[in-house]
Amino acid sequence: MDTKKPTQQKPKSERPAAADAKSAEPAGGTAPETSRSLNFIEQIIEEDLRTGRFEGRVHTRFPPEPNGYLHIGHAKSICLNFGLAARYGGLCNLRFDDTNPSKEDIEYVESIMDSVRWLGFDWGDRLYYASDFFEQLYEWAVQLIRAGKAYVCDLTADQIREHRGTLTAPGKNSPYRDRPIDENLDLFRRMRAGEFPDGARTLRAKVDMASPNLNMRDPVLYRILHASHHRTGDRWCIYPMYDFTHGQSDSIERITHSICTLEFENHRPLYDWFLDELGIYHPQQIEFARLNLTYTVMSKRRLLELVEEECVNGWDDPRMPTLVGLRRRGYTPEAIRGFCERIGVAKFNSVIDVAVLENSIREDLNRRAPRVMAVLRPLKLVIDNYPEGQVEELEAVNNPEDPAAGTRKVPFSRVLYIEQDDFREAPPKEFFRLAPGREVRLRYAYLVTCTSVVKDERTGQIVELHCTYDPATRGGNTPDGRKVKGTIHWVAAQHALKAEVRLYDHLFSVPDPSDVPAGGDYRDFLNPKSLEVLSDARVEPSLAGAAAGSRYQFERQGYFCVDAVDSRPERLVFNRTVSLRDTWAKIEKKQK
RNA sequence: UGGGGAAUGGUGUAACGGUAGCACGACUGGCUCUGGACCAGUUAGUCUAGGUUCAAAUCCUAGUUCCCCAGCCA
Repeated sequence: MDTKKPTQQKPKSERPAAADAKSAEPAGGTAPETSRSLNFIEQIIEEDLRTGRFEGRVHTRFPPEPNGYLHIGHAKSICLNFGLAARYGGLCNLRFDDTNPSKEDIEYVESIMDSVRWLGFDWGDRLYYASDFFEQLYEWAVQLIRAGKAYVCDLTADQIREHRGTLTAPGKNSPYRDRPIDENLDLFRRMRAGEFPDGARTLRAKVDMASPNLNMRDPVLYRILHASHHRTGDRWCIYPMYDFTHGQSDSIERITHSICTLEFENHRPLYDWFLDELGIYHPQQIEFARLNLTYTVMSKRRLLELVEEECVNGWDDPRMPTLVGLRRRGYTPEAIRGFCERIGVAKFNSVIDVAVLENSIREDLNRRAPRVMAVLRPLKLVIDNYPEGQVEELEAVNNPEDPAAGTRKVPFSRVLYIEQDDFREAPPKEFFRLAPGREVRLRYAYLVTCTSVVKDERTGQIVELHCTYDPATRGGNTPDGRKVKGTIHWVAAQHALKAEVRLYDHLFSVPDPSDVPAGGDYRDFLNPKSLEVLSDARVEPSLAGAAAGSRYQFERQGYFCVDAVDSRPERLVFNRTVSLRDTWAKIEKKQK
């Protein structure tokens, strides 16, 4: 792989895995106390439990191919499979479906395991690789040959396609279809022995070239591929197809409910055919609709393209829907699990509004993120009647949602920075922040009134504000009961830390980037403003030494986390995970 | 025009013959030292047409629309 690797990060704020899979797990592991209604998969499982099918076991698995990084769509599958196992006191395996050495890489298996663990799930000692089953699969292929149910075919790929027929027309039998069993056995052995070049022959199942289900038209079982495999090295030069591997792997692992996405529905009859012809244990496959999200793309192919073409900065770019990307962005495993719970599961192809994801992380972080003050676009404010050189330590609440989080001291002095957006020389209707002659509250500090505005003579840009403060309002209180509409955040110029802040927005500027007009490309919809870097931000001094990955609410702005890759003690870098709901922005938009 | 699936407010998802509910969004209002959070409320839905039934999102029939399948990918 020549793609950029995401940095392995281990923010210590992360809980150890599985600890809180509790949300989905009734300790006993028997029937769940169910207040919530059942999704269609749970209904099937409960029916199986009732009828004693599978001896009352529930055993699922998450079976990724290690050919890319996991994304939020995989999270849906992971939460489903591990969640079901937890809910019904069963087990869930992790299995790599690694049957195509040309696309797979150890880099991917490592990141996949890391992401599953990060999400909070534990496969115990049940880590499997389809490649561990290669020998058994080979024997099963031989068994089919002996039973006259498989044959070695010398047709080229093109010829096989021609023989396959079309959606409406039946296929034609391969001229090699009736090759004697002994000859098949010999040829297949020699395929394995490496006597033939790539593509020279295949092993095919003998099913039915006239089947309306194209998967049943003598599908290829084995292809010759002189490629070295990330796990089996050069031991094999023939590799089983996914279709000949997946169902039998589930069978070997004694999976009860084999949950996969909708496009495999057409393959189920083939898997059933293999299992029945081989006479081996038969799991139940259940298909569900994969996740789609607005304003992003979700296919591994496209994500790989974005990385390789450097449309983003690697798999863990905070704009990516990958788990490593979301993690670096500041998303918590809890929020992602909550999201997966909330979107449900069905067989209907749907698109979830990304606002649901954003709501999930806000909900989680609102509960737990400490609040701090940070000024993203600083505007100098001088309090003319405040004693020069004086510094006061004012008390600020760490988290109004969590009294146990306590309070901290924030330094205040004569020269401050406030947000440029919090001042308007000509305030529009309903703007109740600072403006000439107006009074606002500086959060946890004092009420100030704007007395004058200093502008750059050449550009006319506002460079400084002058105010007077009311000493009686220390702490932000109004002893006279006076009401102030606006409260704004600030940092003391002398004490503030300089920081870089990265504001992220949707990667694409349209809800469905896959919906491209003829001749267009989804990349045409990349949002040019998906990343805005603010290099002159100021944050309150309590943030000195903030740990990589730690998350905060910058009051009135959003949730931010310390970037795990680029942040340094002497120069903090923050990623905006998600903004706060911005009612004022909505009002302002409406006014236009 | 073969086969396999699926259709419930703007978006998701429940209801399993008996009051169409929940979440997100949108919109009101309340509260607030975050225009955050929170609280209260409003909006808005059973693909169509027939049929069965006291009663249909649910059962039956016929349509319509959408998705998947012609890799030696998974």
